[in-house]
Amino acid sequence: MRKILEAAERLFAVNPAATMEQVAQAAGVARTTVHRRFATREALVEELTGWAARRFAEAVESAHPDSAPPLVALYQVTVNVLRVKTDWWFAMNRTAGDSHREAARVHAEVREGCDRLLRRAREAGVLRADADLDWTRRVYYALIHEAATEAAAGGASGGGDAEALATRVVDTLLRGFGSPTGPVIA
Amino acid sequence: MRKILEAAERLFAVNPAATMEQVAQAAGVARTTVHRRFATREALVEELTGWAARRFAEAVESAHPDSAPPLVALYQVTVNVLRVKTDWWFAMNRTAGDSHREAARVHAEVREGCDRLLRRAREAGVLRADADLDWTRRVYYALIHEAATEAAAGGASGGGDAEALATRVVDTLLRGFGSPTGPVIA
DNA sequence: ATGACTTGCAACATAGATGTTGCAAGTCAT
DNA sequence: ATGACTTGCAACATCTATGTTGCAAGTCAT
Repeated sequence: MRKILEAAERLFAVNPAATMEQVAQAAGVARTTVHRRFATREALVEELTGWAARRFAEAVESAHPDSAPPLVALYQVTVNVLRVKTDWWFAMNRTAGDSHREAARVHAEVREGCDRLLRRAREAGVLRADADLDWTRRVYYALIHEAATEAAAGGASGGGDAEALATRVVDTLLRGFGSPTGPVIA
Repeated sequence: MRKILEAAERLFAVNPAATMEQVAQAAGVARTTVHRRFATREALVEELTGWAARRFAEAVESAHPDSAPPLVALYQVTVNVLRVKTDWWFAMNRTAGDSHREAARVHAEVREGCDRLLRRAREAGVLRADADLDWTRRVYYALIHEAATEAAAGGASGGGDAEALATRVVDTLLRGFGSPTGPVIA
């Protein structure tokens, strides 16, 4: 069953319309077996979004975002999330938010936790006082997604790579790419 | 025909598996009409990716990325792209890169143009000397996508909003969110 | 060896989506 | 008015994906 979920996650990340037959093949089982485990395709999708969301939330929670120093927490959350490699939640989150209440609830909670962390970071002087937290969080999410995509494409083997990527993500979030002495636009 | 493409673009951005019937309804025509214009669903998708790619390339080109001052070009490219609102190309670019040669070629050219612009920006001191151009470009694309998504969700009406969003995108790209006197991680 | 469980396979049924065809009505230019 | 073109509608054909069922083989614990 775990095998099926993992295969589904990989497939759906690339093609949300992947068939049950494709999932079965990727999992190395017969389609009947997939049907036995998940009564319908919808049930598989539901289970998968819930599973992905829980893993994501656990990755975030294990970084202690509410108690660790803001910068440390930011970095650790990023490392943990990159390690989990939940390719799926990002794509699916966009198209099925409303029909998967559990996953939507988990993501909403994670979002609130992220907002709290960013607020703490702002108060601690890690972020600029005028940083728009909503936009900051969206950018943060996008950066993680890009890093995860790059890791998946490069055949990353986890471990050290997740840490280097997380460093890159947090650095980009805090500093951007502009030259310290270069022009600014706003 | 234009009406059909626009409807398809909107629908496929949200659900790549949208049916021809849904496209027809969104376009306000009969499905037969859609089939008369596009022999197959695949033909519609092919046309759409090509159309979106061309519009995107035109938006970029009209900002004169090779001759305008780097910062100005960065900003103008962003404004133009946000104005075009090609929701489609981003999602589809991920799943069908290989089967749409024209679109893939156009995007590859735009990517090269973007790399040239970023290189110029680095040489001009707009970007840090150690900025990784590949990662910079990926982040730039992701920021545009986030801004476009936000505009679409907020029912933006173009014009002034595209400029404010572009300012935000370029500002985020250059400065990030960190406090000038705050800690750094790399 | 036996029973319980799991799995693959083959066959079948159904629904939905795609693609096709023919006809009538509407529009437009001459 | 007439011919050319466009469109919607209804009906049909085909295919694919999903879901279901029954059977045989394999695995495991007793």
